[in-house]
Amino acid sequence: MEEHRDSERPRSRRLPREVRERQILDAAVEVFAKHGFHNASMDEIAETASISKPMLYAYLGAKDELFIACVRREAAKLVEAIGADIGEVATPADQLWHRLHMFFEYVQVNKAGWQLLHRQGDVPGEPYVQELSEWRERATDLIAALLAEATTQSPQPMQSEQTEPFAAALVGAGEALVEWWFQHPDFTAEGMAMRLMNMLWLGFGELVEGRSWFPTAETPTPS
Amino acid sequence: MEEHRDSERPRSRRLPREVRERQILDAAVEVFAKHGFHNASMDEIAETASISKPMLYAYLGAKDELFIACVRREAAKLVEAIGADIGEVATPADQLWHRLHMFFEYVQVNKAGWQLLHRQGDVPGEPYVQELSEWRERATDLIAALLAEATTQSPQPMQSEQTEPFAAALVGAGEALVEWWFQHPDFTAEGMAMRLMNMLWLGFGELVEGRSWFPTAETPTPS
Amino acid sequence: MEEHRDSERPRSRRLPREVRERQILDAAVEVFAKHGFHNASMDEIAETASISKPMLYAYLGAKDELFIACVRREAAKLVEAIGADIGEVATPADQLWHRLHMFFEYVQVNKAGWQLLHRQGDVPGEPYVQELSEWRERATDLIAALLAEATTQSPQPMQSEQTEPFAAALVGAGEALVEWWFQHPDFTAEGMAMRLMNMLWLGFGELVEGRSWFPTAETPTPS
Amino acid sequence: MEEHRDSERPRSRRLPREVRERQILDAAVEVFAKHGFHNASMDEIAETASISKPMLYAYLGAKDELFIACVRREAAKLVEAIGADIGEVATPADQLWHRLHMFFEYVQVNKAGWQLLHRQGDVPGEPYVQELSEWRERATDLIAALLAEATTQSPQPMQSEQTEPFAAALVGAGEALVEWWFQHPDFTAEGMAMRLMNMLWLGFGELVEGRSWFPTAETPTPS
DNA sequence: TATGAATGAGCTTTCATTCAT
DNA sequence: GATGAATGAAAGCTCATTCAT
Repeated sequence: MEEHRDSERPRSRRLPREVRERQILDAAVEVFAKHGFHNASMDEIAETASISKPMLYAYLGAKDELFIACVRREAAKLVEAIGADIGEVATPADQLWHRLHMFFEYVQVNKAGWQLLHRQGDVPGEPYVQELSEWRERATDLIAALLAEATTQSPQPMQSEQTEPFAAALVGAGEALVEWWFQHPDFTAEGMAMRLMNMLWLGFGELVEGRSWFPTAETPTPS
Repeated sequence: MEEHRDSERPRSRRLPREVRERQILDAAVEVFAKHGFHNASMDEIAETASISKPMLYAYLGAKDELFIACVRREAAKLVEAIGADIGEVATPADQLWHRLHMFFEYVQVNKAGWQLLHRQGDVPGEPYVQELSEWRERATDLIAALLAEATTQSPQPMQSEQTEPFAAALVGAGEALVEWWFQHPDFTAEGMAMRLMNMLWLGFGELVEGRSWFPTAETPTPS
Repeated sequence: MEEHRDSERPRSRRLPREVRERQILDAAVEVFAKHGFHNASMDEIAETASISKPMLYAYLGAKDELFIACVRREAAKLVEAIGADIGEVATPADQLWHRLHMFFEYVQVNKAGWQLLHRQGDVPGEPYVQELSEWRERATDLIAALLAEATTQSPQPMQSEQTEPFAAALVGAGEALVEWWFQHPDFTAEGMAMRLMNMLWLGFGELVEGRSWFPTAETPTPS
Repeated sequence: MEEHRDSERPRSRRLPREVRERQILDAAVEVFAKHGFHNASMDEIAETASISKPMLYAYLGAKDELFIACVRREAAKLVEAIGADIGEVATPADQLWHRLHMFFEYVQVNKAGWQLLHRQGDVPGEPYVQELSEWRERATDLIAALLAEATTQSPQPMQSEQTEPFAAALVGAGEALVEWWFQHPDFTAEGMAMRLMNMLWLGFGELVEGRSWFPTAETPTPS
């Protein structure tokens, strides 16, 4: 309640290292997400974290490293969210559906983190590109594996050379769809996942015919 | 450092405004594409354009404006490429196929321009955000219209609220696929377009069954 | 006359590169000599040079490089001063005497430059140590060569292993004597050189006896 | 980083003040000698002393004061070493010889302390300048007195105005010779002292003739 | 007493931008 | 029209120093 008045902000001094670190990361994620890597200033991050700049540097290093730490944390969250163990699930399609659903739910809850991961420029030379491309890669692999599994029973099982670009495209589609979602926030995470699943599984050819895809079971809540 | 080469840099003075402007834009696109908006320096652009900085500013204004001019030009090229008149085409699917094909061909020929459009950070506050989102919007609209048209004959015609997110996702998928392409450059533009068309039209459900989509006619070359 | 009033200092803008560079070096030498490398601030140097900091960096690079440039220039002056061609001189002793004389005269005229070279801390790790040790080395070599020449006629000619430490010690003695001189400025350069030459050539054993060394000819003025 | 070793760093708490102070000074001398006043950080000193920074400040004050304390201690050691009572010695020359010998032995044993005294930048404005110049002054006085004594029997006894600069030069020569010694560590302290004594007492004029100076007695070990 | 945690203040460096010629 | 030369303004980073426990 008093935190808002700058003059008397107690700044809760003397926090244990771990707490401060999380506090700083939270602030950094927020600021980086809002302004992007380049326009974010260490000053603003320090201020947002209610900490002085020397502490900022002492805890998480220079701007590059701080940003990378943010990406790493948020990427871990994301990958964990979509890769969570969901137990026995009937079909690969259902697997995929669940994971898409979990993805959109993750985004809904972790908006800042998502923007951090999604909205940075992707230019070689940036110190963080490596780290940024890694989460996409991991997400892609995860999906590619699912797709591969889905075709094992098929007459013509797909090789990774086929599933990989498909997975990459799906990731791209998901990212784009999230952006669209942000501008049409009335939809639920489930609705968005359904949309994407339909495109993906049925294809437009079938959608045109009025068919739709439906899950065969309820989405389990990841423990 | 370069003082020695002064003699061989004619700098072709006194060019007509139009030529100079194109010269500058070419250089700017190249540099912006290579380093991204933030890491690109006006110095490097001026040098690449073989022009002095004051001229750079005189012709195309400040960094923001210059970047926007670049985006505008490249976006126009792109939209023109995928929106080109392709005459009478049998089906909406073929229409889409043609346009995808033209898209990948555009990217192949216009790599720098494409990277300029695709690789910038997408953070509110950046002066160019508006301009950047516009080309995506135009591409999306174009595709959404196609999709809508494809369903007019269907029992349940789609409204824009349905086609639009689909189109947005498709654009995202296309962008991601291009990135994948850059890392697997052995494929042809046609091959990539085919890939995307298959995902899009058949969906994974059918692909799994071993079915594929094929165009019903040759791709016309846009004049 | 008006230079003193900061407000209306014209700052003589638009100087050709060469002039500016000298202007900057002059200022830098002055400031570095006054405060030492570490306590000198780029701000003060810029201000002393009547130039903005960006120009300072554009012309002579970062602080390290600037300092090294100063050292290099002043060291060159010094070495040139004591190594100048002095034509045919009767004996090695006279040679040495002339050079000592020229050394003290150099210091007198180039006080700031001398302090720059002499007063910096000599700690490994400093970026400039290399450069600083070089001038001492060159001076030492020059003197060692002289000493060696002086003994060629002697029954036991000296090897560099003997002349070198002697020369090093002489350089150290000279430096220390200059410091003493600064605190007793009434003496002339010639007087100081005479002092040093006496110590060096006669040694204390003879001085005690009341003997003195005298040059056999006038000091020529180096062209 | 070091958190893991906490168990094995006893830090011997609750030491008597005197012991702690010596512990700190030892560390400080080491660090200051290695990096110089400016590049030495209080952090490193505290760490080297196995003490926390607040304690560091509590015991020996701010960086300036700490450095001065170091200089004072090491200067005292040095002056004591070269000024030690050596009983009845035949001649002033022998006196000097003994003291030079003791000086080089001191340096050999006290390398860090010596570097602390010798290698700092000598710029007015540094807080420690006063203290640094003092030891030189004391050493100079000590030597000047010796020289004066040596000439009391001479036909023309020297006044301090003559011996003082000579002594200053000798100190400078000694310092320079020590640096040379560090780069040629094969020589003994006695050998170095001999070298310097020869230069000093005989002078180059006589050395050229192949003469050398020798002590008339063994160096006594200062108690 | 002893310290982990904290900061004010300052430094170097680098842009985008514009005079003055 | 064209440019070498110039700068305001701000960013990242680090240090000596001190609370609060």
